[in-house]
Amino acid sequence: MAVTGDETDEETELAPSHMAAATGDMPTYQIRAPTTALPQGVVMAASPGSLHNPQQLAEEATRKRELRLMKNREAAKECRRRKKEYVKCLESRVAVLEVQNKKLIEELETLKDICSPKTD
DNA sequence: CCCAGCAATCGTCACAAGCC
DNA sequence: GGCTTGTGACGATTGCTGGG
Repeated sequence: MAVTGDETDEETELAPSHMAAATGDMPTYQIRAPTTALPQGVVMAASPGSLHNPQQLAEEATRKRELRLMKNREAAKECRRRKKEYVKCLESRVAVLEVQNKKLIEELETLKDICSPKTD
């Protein structure tokens, strides 16, 4: 298996584009980076017009496939990184809301105590 | 020490959606 | 319409852990 160990973190409020359809309340987390730079080792092919024999066509097909696999590999990594970030955001939001909820419940109990008629 | 079970991570494929 | 990109699904791999 190929070994890659480069994971980086960022702090952004993110929501998946089509996952959000389920809840409908989160902003999209799609932040498309401009894809101008090719990964290292990627060599641009000759223009299609310059391909003659089947050998060249096969090589071109292979090169295209490898390029696609490499891009998809990177896209998958990025996708997972964003999803992880999104889940982190949701979890911290849950934590905040739980604290908030607890405080409101306590406040409600206090108010109930104040407002309830004395029975003795 | 070995092994099974588990979670995390990865690469790939298939497909939908958007762009030109 | 073909191409590109994002992402869910799937299988493979790896590292960890508890039990025998």
